[in-house]
Formats: sequence, structure tokens, C-alpha cells
Amino acid sequence: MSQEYQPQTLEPTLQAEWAQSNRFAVSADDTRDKFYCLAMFPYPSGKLHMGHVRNYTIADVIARYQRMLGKNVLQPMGWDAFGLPAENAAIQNQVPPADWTLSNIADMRQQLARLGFAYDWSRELATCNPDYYRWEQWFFTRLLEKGLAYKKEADVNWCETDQTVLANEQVVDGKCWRCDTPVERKAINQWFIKITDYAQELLDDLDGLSEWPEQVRTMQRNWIGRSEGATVRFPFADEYIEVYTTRPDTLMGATYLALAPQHPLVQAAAAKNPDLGAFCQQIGASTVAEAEMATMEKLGMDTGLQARHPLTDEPLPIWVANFVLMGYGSGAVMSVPAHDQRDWEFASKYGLPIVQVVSDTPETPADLSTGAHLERGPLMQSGRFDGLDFDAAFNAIVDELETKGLGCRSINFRLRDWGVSRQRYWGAPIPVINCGTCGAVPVPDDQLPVVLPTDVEFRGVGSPIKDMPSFYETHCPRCEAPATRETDTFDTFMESSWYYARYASVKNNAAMLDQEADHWLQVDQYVGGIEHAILHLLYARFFHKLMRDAGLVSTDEPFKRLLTQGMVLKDGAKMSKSRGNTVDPQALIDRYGADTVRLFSMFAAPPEQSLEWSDSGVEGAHRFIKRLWRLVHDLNGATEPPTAPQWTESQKLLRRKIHETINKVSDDYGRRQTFNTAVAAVMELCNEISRHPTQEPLDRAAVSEGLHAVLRMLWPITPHLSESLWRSLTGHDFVESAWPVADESALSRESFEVVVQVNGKVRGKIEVPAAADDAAVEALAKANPNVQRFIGEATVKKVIVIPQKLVNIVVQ
RNA sequence: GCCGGAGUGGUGGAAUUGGUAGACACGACGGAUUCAAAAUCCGUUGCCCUUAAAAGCGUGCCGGUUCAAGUCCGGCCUCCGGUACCA
Repeated sequence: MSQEYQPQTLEPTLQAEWAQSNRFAVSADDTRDKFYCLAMFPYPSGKLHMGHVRNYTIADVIARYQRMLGKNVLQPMGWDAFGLPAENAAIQNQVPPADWTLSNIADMRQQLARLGFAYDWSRELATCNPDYYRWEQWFFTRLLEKGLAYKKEADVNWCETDQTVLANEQVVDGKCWRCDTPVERKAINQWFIKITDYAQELLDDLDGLSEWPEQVRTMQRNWIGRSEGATVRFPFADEYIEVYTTRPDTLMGATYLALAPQHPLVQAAAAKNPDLGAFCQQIGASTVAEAEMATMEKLGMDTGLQARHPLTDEPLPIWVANFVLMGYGSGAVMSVPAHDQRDWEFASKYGLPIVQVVSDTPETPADLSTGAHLERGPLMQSGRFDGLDFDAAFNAIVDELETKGLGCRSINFRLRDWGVSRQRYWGAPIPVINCGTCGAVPVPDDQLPVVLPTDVEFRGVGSPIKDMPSFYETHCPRCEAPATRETDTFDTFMESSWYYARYASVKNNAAMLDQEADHWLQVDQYVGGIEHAILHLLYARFFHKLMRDAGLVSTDEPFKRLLTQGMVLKDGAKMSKSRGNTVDPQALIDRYGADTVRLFSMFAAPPEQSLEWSDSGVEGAHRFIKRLWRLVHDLNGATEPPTAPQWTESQKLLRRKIHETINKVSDDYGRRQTFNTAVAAVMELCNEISRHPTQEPLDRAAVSEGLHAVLRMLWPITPHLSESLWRSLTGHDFVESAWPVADESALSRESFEVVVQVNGKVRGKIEVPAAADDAAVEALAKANPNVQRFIGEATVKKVIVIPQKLVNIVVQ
């Protein structure tokens, strides 16, 4: 066997062995614990980037660690294959999206294989395959039947020049990214799924996700945004304008109402008032992105209409405002400028009255000259409600509204229903047929899948199937009259909301899921980018509950444990083609081998933090591998220890280090998931091993014991290296299901180093016998010469002893 | 704007439950080896004063709690992620 480390021959040879023996293909096996380890599947954008390498290495390390613990580990891989970039490539390069996507998948599959990931490739799936999306279409028709899917008007970004809908990222400074036309907001009819029906459960079940990062649960809680408040009806003519408020206690301070420009009342008024009409047109011309809505200049205009206050019957002016959206809530808000910052700014700008009704005490009004008073407090200037605190005022005012039939307590969620229609080509067709007589009719099961034509040509920027009668001309499944097929496609979040379950039943062409799904679910470990903390993870949780209620799975949540990995940066910025700061993983694999790339990406930073790219860091990882390679090959003739070995002091020290490292690395892999510190601990151990003499048989036995442990502990990260070195060291194949266990007898210590502080500053270090009690430790600490120097003539006030660690002597 | 996160040597990072700040690695410097270089090996390396020992300072900024704060609390600053049609 060659003494030289040659990953370019070693790694592909082992990879071929693994593939040939189907080493990582698994099936349900009730005799062992199962472990389902999943990384978020990639969008096949072309080439693997470092973010992918990091994501899939983290998951692979966890999967391989679990295999070493003896579990039956499922780790599948697939492709989130629908999406916008394929259409852009099609328009730019005249390549059909399907061809572009499939060719990217082929390239990326090869790159993943070269990294040696332990995937069960027999379960591979691509969401653009009709065998996959047919079940999504089928499931959507079930939702339609249950009334969980419905159609309504919703705003999109519209480019008049290109006659197309734009994604938020295609709007640059309020203009179309292709032709610079100012983007308009346009309401179109679209499909929605009632995620709001599940808002409470999605919120409640976050409490049970104890193995999710707290920050992700907090973000989802805030996104769902449950609030308790009141619905208030303001009389207007012989109708009502309904608003929701979390602060009914401030009702007596409401001085005007603000309505969305698309509100029917505003539209009616605009029809008679050209200025108002023009204004509504003007403020309607902006994007639908929330960040932009929240930061844009707040604009409004008096409609000239007046509503009446529900309790005082006073007239209240009705304004139209650009920050009120028709799609959310009722399209109207009550404005209390004294106690809401946005209302305060709007009222100040347009000279609307500001009436304070809450203060710290009724006698001391707050200063409203620089902003609203947001804190809760007793009421003032509120007639019979004066002096009541928040809860009492809330109840008294809502009770009175209820008596008058002008309001009620209500719970509101920030979460909005999930709009799943996309006016794009490269997605799963929405399985609906629009009939002039029967309306929107779901495509019957025996006509599924509705296959997306892949032989298409992009003449403009719009979806080609919208100009393809052969696709959309059809007959109504109910009345058989000529009808039109829906040409919108699904949001790609639909595909990524259930793929984790399909992996379990991927070969079943007769059902969406079968009992295999229940065997493997939940996903025990899910790994993916923090950028998916809300949307993808919330939609997938929701979809899982929909599937549960359809009897397809029996668990309540899809992902038991979640690891959100940070981004890969270079020069402090996210690696991206547009910044031109990408590092091609393939070039690194060619130069150093997969194990070096895997080792570096695990060592450079803890998985949840962003990772700063470093070329010299890769060199360092490679150097460590070469050192370990030599260390193993230089140990000629490893010796087994005798039955009752008499270890020398230095052998005992090495063995203690070996077994302490085993405990630390086990904890780092299993509980902490900090693979960087696991690698550091193994490096430390290797440094000690390399310093240890190897002349005596018992020395070689201790060194060999250490190297065995090292190769096992590194297998999850550098599997090719470990398996190859294991063969040279032992002459046998690597035993996969043998995670090392620490030998308790090797861990014992006779003494500990203890730090001595005087007034919190380190003044000395003492060696203390393990059995010493606090008094003995204190005496030893005080006897230290440097410590004595700092105590001097002062009086000892207090001594704190932290056993086996620290003594702090407090003097005055 | 709102929600979430981060900020520690020249660099990536470590310090797990409030208990030695800087593990491990990179880089730099010095040395060995070499005709020479690469590779490899050994040593030094937070700042400051210093021959040395010892001391002083130090975890984005300001303040607080504590015997003890990178860690907890209050107030800022900067950067990053998300913000519902990028995935």
C-alpha cells in the first residue's frame, strides 16, 4: 500500500465500493431504532456552491454518527426542481426550462456523489416529475372538496410593458428589472389555502418543538401574530365600516378612519371626485413587498365622507391612505393618533386632531409633541371610562359596544392565507378547469396528472402555456361543455412542503403516501438554512397537519429536531454570482479531495453561525489529514495491551486524554452539534499522540488505542480517510456501527489544578488532591506565596470555593 | 419600519449551567533540515511596560447587578437573515 495520501484515487475507489454494495440504501426494519436525517433539498441552479457543501456535510455527519450508534438511518436526496431561475435561463439562452433543469440535476448529482455523502439514491425524486406533482394536484383537489382552498382577488406586481406579473425580487427601485417600467399593483383572482384555519394549532404546537432553535420558534410565533382585541363597527350612512383593534381602550381617542384606496366606499367616492380618483391611482402604483410598504412615505387624502363614532356618535372624517391594504383585514383602520406612532405621524402631517385618552395618571398628560404615548395606563378624556386601567377599560368599552351591537371581542392573527397561484410556466399546473356553467371544477382523479408541456418556446417573458390552446382548451368534467384549463401553476413552496414524506413512499405510483411514510416520520433531524426559518418551515408544518387530517400520516409535526445552518461568506459578504466572490467546491475537491473540503467546512465555524471562507484554512485542514495519515502509517506493528497492563504515568495521561476526548466528541456530535469543537478536540488528541513515544510495546498499545478512537470519531466527517486508514491499521474493514465508548477507569484523576483569585483576579494556581474538602482547598490557596502577597495585611471577608475549579478570596 | 440573530487577538474561532478570556487552527516571526527551494519538524505569538519575575489593560459602545460578567439586566451603535411571488 502506498504511503502517500492520494485522495483522488482513494476517494472514488471507496465511493464505487459503497455504491456497488448499496451501503446506504435502507428499508424499514423494526428490529432497530430508525433515524431519519434530512437536509433541505437543493434548487438545481447549475453547480454546487459552498452553501450546499456545508448544508449536506452537516447532515451527512449527523447521519453517519447515528449509523455508528447502530441506528437504521434514512438519508435521501432530491431536487426542488420548479422555479423562476429556469424560466430566466430559458428566456436568456433559448433553452427549455425542463432541459436546463434536468441537465443541472445530472451535474449536481455527480458533484454530490464525489463528496461521498451517505445517501439512499434509490429514493431520489425531482419535483418537476409528473410522478411527484400528480399527488400534489390530487391533494389540492381534496382540499378544494373540503373547502380548504378557495379563490379571491389579491394584488400582484404588474409590468404593463412586458404584460407580466413580477416577483418581488424582479422589482428594482419600484421598476421592472427588464424594462424599467414603473411597477403597478394589480388585483387578480388567485387560489388560496386556508392556513389561517390552522393558525392556533400552528402556534400551540411550537411549544412542543423543544428540539428546534428558540429563535425559529419565536420568529414563527411573531409571524403568526395572535392578538386579542375587538372588532368595532363605525356607522356610516345606513351601513357600517368594520375595523379591528388591539386597543379598544383608546376608542374615545379615535379621530378619523383610514381606508385602503381599493375599499368600495373609497372607489364610490372617487367615481364622483376626480382628484380623489387620481390620488388613489397614484398611491396604488407601488410594489406589494412589506418592507417597502412599511418604509415608504405615508400618504393620504380626505375623502370628504364621514362615519360616526360608535359610542359618542360624533362625526369622524374618512381618509384614504396608502399604508392600508385591502387584502388584509377589512381594508380599514381606526386611527388614534395620540397612542399609535403611525397614526400620530399621519395626523401631524395632515393636521388631524390628536386627542389623548391614556396617560400614566389621569392628572399628568403625556407630552405628545414628539410622538405618540404608547404605554398602557388609566383613561382620561373618555367620559364615564375615565380612570379605568387597560383591562377594565378594554372590558367596559367592548361590553358597551356589544350592547349596542357595534362591536365584539375578537382574536386576530397576523398570518394571512397562503396564496398558491403563480402566473408562471415552470411549476405544477393547478388542477382546475374553469367552466362557464359549473365554475371552477377540480380535475377528476382519473385525469391526473395535469402534465405541464415541456416542449415549449419562450417567445416573450410570459408563460408559454397561457398561449397554448392545446394545453388549456378542454371540456368541463361535470357538464362536458367546452371549458378552459387553469394556466396558473403552484407556488414552489407547495412541492417543498411534503417532499420529506414522499421519500418514504417514493416508489409507490398508486398513492401519495403509504405506511412507509408513517414508519420513517417524523424526520428526526432536519438541516437547512436559517433563511427558511419562517416560510418553508411554516408551510411544511401546515401541510403536514393537512396530510394528517386527510389520514395520510399520523404525526402532528414533520420535523422533530431542527438545525439551522448559517451562510457561507467571503470577505464578509454572502457568496454569490453577482458579487463575484464564489469559490467552486469542485476545484477544491480536485485539488485536496472531498475529505479536506468536508473537514474544513465542519471545522471553520459552528454550524449555526455564518462561515467565513478561508483558502489557508483549507490548507490547514489538508495538512492535518496528511499528518494523521503519516501518524497511522508510521506506527508499524500496533501492539494489543496484555490482560492486566501496568501503565506508566505518561501512558495513563495519554489514555485519560483519549477517553476524555471520546466523551467530549460524543457530546459535541450528539447533544451540542458543534462539530468545530469536536474536530478541535480530535486535533488536540492527535497532537498528544504524535508526541508520545512508540518504542515500548505498551506505548504502542496506548498510541494504537488512541488512533483507533480518532479514526472512528472522524468517520462521520472524513469517511474515506477513516476507512482507508482503518484498513492499514487493523487489516480489517471499518466497523461502522461501533461508536467508541469511554473507559471509566482511564478517566480517574488523583488531583486537580485550582485557580486562586483575590478579589476576583487570578493570583495563583495550586494542585489540589481530588479528595480534599473545601477547608483543605482554602488552606492550600492561602498558603500560595503570590496569593499571600495580595492578601497582605487586609482582612479576609469571605472565601468562595468552587470544588476542583476555583477559589476566590475576598479581602478588604 | 417590524421580527430574529451576531459583534471576542493580525484572521477563523474556543470558553457547554455566572467561575482561569483567547482552546484548536490560520497567518506572522525565529530556528532545524536542504547546495537551494518546496514539503516537513521545533519554538514564539492579545495589547502594554519589562533583561526577567511580577503588575496594568482587554470580549462593539454607555451604565447596572454580583465575591466573580464574553455570559445576566437596562439603554445605544454597526452588520447579517426574514418580511408572504428568490429558494
